Amino acid sequence: MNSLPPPLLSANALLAYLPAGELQRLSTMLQPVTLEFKSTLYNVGGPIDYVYFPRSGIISAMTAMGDGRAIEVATIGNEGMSGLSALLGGGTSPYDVIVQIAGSGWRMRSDHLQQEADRNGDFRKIIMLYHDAFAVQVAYSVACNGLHTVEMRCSRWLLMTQDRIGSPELNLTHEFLSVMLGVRRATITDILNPLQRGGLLRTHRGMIEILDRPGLEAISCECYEMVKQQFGKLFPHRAAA
Amino acid sequence: MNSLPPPLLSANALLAYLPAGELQRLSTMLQPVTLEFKSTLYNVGGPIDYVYFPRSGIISAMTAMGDGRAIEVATIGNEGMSGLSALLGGGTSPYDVIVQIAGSGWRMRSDHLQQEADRNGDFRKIIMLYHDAFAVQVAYSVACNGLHTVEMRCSRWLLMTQDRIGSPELNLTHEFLSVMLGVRRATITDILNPLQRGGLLRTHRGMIEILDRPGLEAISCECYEMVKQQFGKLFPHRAAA
DNA sequence: CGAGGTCTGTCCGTAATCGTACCGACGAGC
DNA sequence: GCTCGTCGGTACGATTACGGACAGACCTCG
Repeated sequence: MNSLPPPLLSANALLAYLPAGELQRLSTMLQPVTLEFKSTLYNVGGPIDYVYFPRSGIISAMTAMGDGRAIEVATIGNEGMSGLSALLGGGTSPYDVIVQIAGSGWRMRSDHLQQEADRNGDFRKIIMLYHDAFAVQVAYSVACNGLHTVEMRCSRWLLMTQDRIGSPELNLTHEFLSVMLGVRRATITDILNPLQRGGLLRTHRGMIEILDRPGLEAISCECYEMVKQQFGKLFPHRAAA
Repeated sequence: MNSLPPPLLSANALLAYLPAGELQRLSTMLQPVTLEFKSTLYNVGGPIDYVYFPRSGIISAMTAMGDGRAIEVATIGNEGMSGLSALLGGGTSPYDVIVQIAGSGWRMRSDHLQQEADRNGDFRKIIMLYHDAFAVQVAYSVACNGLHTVEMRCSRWLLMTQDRIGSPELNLTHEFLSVMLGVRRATITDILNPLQRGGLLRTHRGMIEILDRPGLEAISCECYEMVKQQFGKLFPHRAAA
């Protein structure tokens, strides 16, 4: 009754995938953390001291331009982890990585991650599989930004976010969404209002509630479904384990 | 006089970075290949049997959408390699990878790559560093597609390509460029003509000659310079080695 | 030399998005 | 209950890029 934390580790999909023994060993290296809104986990080119396995909330990889504009490159929720480059790269982050929706999770020192991965067990394997799914996600971000309308991208972002948050109520402002999508704040308003009139959403000050997921899916581009499928493939025999 | 191939391996920047001894050992596993225009190296989700180290020519990672449209995610020339996921991922490609400009290079079986990387020498290290530079490149593709005009992106693409090709004459059609950038063919014409009138370019049927690099750099976005710098950082002490 | 395919230039109307700006609405805190 | 900072709705012209279509230029090959 007192040892609740270890079982809860399964709230992160990557950790949940691990066999009990491996998870048990890892649990001593996983330190619970709260993910505070707007806190920076890594800067571009900066070191990755810890990797993060979210339980709730959302972490975004962002790329910032010289003129102050920025745009989201990828989203990380409880389906994944941040800081892949600590293991698979040179140990510095290729992105700015920021908490976009507050939550909690676990962190692990990068050197411990290395150690564990060097055992060449399931942990390394799952991280490498996640790497590919992450790469696919980023690839679709490229394509989506290049080929799709803001309305499609916005719908996709809301759906993705709801998947990770759980709740249909997303606490975020138009301003915030506009930064994620790299567009004007007013464009978000222009896009959300028709959706709201159509009954797909309800919005309040600082809040967007998703009412009709299938409707949003119809508006969003295939990128949503493709990326989702990709993460689904990560755990083919999870039920069997 | 007969053993020219091994020294020439240095025509690929990653291989060139390796100490002579390591390169010597690798050379037996590196098989010269020609990169034929439009040949497919990997399909999305497909296996990575070989990784490729180009000497000349250009390989593109592409993402294709269901409606037949596609867009370039990243470019690989003699500064890098294709097939990172063979080592750092699950062994399947997150992208379609296609030869966009014919050339030549070397390929290596993925299992040999694994073997060599498992020695934990410079080879693994340089590949992991390249991984981060590649990730940065992709991140800028996301940002560039989301935030910049086609004119900027087109200029950037031409500069990047010239860097990898060497020659100022690029053999490519408007149609081809339009696919890379994910825009209409006519948009390319609309963009190239003013540049040509401004003396930055000269174009022929199927050919674009770059006349004024600084001029193009001024038009292109910061993404060009940022990604270039990133690759420059890969080899900080190359001269010293 | 001629034919057919490919490549490029151009045009028109339209849709998407931007830049900028202003104002009202909301809500937390005094 | 008022104030002030934040947030959202709206408007306008300007710009970018699209979709679709057509014709001329160029090349290759027979």
